[in-house]
This record gives sequence, structure tokens and C-alpha cells, in this order.
Amino acid sequence: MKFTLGLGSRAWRVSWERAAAAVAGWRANRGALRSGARRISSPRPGRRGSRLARTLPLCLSGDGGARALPDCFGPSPRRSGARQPAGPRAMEQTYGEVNQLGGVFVNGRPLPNAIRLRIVELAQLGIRPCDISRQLRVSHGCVSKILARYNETGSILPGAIGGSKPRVTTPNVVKHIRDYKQGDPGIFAWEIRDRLLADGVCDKYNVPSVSSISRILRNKIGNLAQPGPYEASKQPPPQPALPYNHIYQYPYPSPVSPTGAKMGSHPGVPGTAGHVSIPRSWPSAHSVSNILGIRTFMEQTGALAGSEGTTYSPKMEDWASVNRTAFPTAQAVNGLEKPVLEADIKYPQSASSLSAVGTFLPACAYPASNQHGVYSASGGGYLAPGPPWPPAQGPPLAPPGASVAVHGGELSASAAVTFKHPSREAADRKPPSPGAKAPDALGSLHGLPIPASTS
DNA sequence: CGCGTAACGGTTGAC
DNA sequence: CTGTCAACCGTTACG
Repeated sequence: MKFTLGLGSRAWRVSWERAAAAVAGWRANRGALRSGARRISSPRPGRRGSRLARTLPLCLSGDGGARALPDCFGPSPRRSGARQPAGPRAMEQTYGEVNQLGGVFVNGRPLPNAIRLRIVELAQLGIRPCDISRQLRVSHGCVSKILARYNETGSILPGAIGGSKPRVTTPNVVKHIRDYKQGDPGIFAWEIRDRLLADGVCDKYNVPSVSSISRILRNKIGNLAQPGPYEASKQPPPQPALPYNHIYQYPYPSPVSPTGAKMGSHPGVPGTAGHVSIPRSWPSAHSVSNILGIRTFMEQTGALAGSEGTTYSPKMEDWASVNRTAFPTAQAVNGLEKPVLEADIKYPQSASSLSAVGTFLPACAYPASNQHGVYSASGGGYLAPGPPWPPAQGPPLAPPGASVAVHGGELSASAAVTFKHPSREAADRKPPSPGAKAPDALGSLHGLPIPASTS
């Protein structure tokens, strides 16, 4: 039902076969959870017809449409290992879909960082979101979301997709619990919890729940002692949780950890303190410090290879291939090749011309020529072919505080570093690392002439 | 008309 | 190895 509705509202979509799979009965639950009253009975009737026809000339033709897209979204089988929808046509799956603006996107996947970055940049140049949306052919909802996130977190990066919340009952935690229990067999679970916090074993984000602790006591630690009900007169609950900076220290100013973005084993949760808007408490790619860390590290080392495994890179598909056709030079920036290859794994699109994002987003600069290429991928690009780009002289730059550090090298592999509203950050997040923050971020923008034309 | 956002189908990755 | 789950994604359409 829900599926039907959804499909109906997007009947034009290119990769309808995937939707047709519609196997995910469980998804309905999620949908139900999220469902409001809005679309209970009809799939937003009415829109798709004419508008679609007007805006999607290139992908709706023929069979499957997507294959009519530019080769950057050409047909390509999923790589082994990737989930494949059941059905004989699975191998014909393509990733490209085209939105109403004619922009190409991959459903369920983040926009390339280059696009995200561009959105932020344009916004900081004073271009209205609606114009950004049109220029880049990204839905205004997405523009809004990215800008909102950027304003909130200072990061242009998408959130961490997939995975499960890291277990809080790590061996170390269990060990401490055991120690506490051994030290005081009558200790309550909530006391253990407090001690875990107080001792810095856990932080408020990853401290096990009382029930979890009880379960640990019961299952893993067994009967060191059974807390009796009569022991209720213990200490009152304790002190407020430690300031989470205690635990959630940013990697900097110490040499930034290259593993910032994905610190699966990090005892703390990097960057959390400053990321009020990021619900996930486990390592988040949004972490400014992570981003900084990655970036700084990369800038310093000039290599990603050593860190990519633990950074954001696994997610950095960035559908690099999406933009590849626009960059036929296929110059892999040092250290970026692997991520790019990984991107290929995820987005096995036309590999005709590989180019890491970093290739077209050179460090410390954002040459118009390259920029131009970024969004002008033939046909499937994000630039509207017709309407001219806003005049180069454009609106004034964003407020002085606003800045976007543009360093292309990391874009494809780990992180794009963006900062904004330092004052705000000062309040609720760590101040940007002086070393990591581009000293002349605005300068980067200054040096980022808006392409005179989108064509 | 511009924007914020709910709903939606989709992907991802830990478990 | 496979399925489940809960996170995130971008698009669409509503208000």
C-alpha cells in the first residue's frame, strides 16, 4: 500500500524496477513510523505529468530511461558484493535517476561532495537557495537540507549511512563493570553506570544503560554478587556526567587523527560535543574535528592511502564516476586512487574516464575551469544547460565569518572541510583548528569565480 | 515564488 | 551467508 503510493508518486522515476522489487515489507514499518497524515490516501496527485515531461527529456525515453543518460550514469552491473535486487533485470540496474530539474542523482546516496560543497559556496556567495537548486539541478529540498546542516554543523558532509550503533558494552566496559562488581559486589547497576561515566570509561553517549549493565552482570559476569534489594541505601546518584569534553575530545589541536571520521574503536565519540545537531553519537563524518583531522592530515601527508581505511573514504563514493565523464583527464591525485576505485565498486558506472573529485577540486583553489567541469558532466551534470549562470560579479560574499575552506584533495576521499559561523562554533562546538581551517578560506571563495555559463 | 519539512523509496553497514 | 534493523540519503510535494 505504502509502496504503491510511493511508487505512484514517483512513477516516472528511472529505475522503477528497483521500486518494483518492493520486497521490503519491513520497511513499511519504518514508513509507518514516519508517516504522518499527509499522504495517507493519495500519492500527491497531479504533478508528475507535464512537469516531468518538460524536465526530464533525457532519461525517460526508451527502456529504463537511465540508460539514456549520459554515460556517467550508464548501465553497469553492480559489483559483486553489492546487494542486488532480485530479478532477471537486476544486472540492468542503473544508478542514475533524474530529478525534476534534470539533475542526476542516485537514490539513497548522498550527493557528491563536490556538489555539496558547491551548494554551500554558492549560498555563501549570496545566491539564493532556489537559484542554487536550479543551477545545480539539485532539489531545493536537498539544498535546503544541506545548507541547514552546514549552518548547523559547519560540515557539508553527509551523515554516516548504514551500520549499527556501536555496541556500548565493549570488552573494556565489561571489564570495568566486572571490576566494579568485584570491588563492590553490592553495587547497583546505576552506580556502575555512574562510575563508568566518572571514570571516563564511557561518556554520556556511549554509557550502557542500566538494563544493559544489569544484563552484563547477569550474563557475562554472572554471580559475582547479586545486588540485593536491601541495598537501596547506597549512594545517591551521582554527579552530573562529566563534561563530555572530557571524553569527547577533539583530536586536535593535537595532530589530527586521520581516523577521525570513522573511529570505530575510539573510546570517545569525536566531535560529538560540537555536534548538537547530529543525533548519532558514534563517529560521525560530520565531525568538524574529524573533517579537520582528515583534511589536515591529508594536507600534511599528501596521501590518503594510509588513512582511507579509517576515514570517511569508505563512504566517499561521491559517485566519483558520476562526474568522471567531465574530467577525461583521468588524473588520479596522489593517494586518491583507491577511494576512487572504491567508488567504482559502489557505483560501477562508466569508468571511461576516472577522475577523483580531488582532481577537479585542486587543493587550495577552486579554479573556475575545473569547477566548470564539475557540474557540467555531459548531460547528466548538474548544470542547467540553458539558463546562464548568475553574473560573475554576483552578490556580495557571505558575512565575514562565513567561509568555506576548499581543498579539493580530500573531497573525494574523506572530507570536505567547511566552516561557518565561528562564533557559533565557539559556543557549542570546538573552535576550528587554526591549522586545519583554511586561513584564507574566503580567499578560496574569492578565487572561485562563478562559471560564467552553465553550459 | 521561495523555503522548510514530512513522506517516501532507496542504500548502507553493523549485528 | 543472509536477513534485520536503524541510520542516512535526495526527491517530491505540501503548506
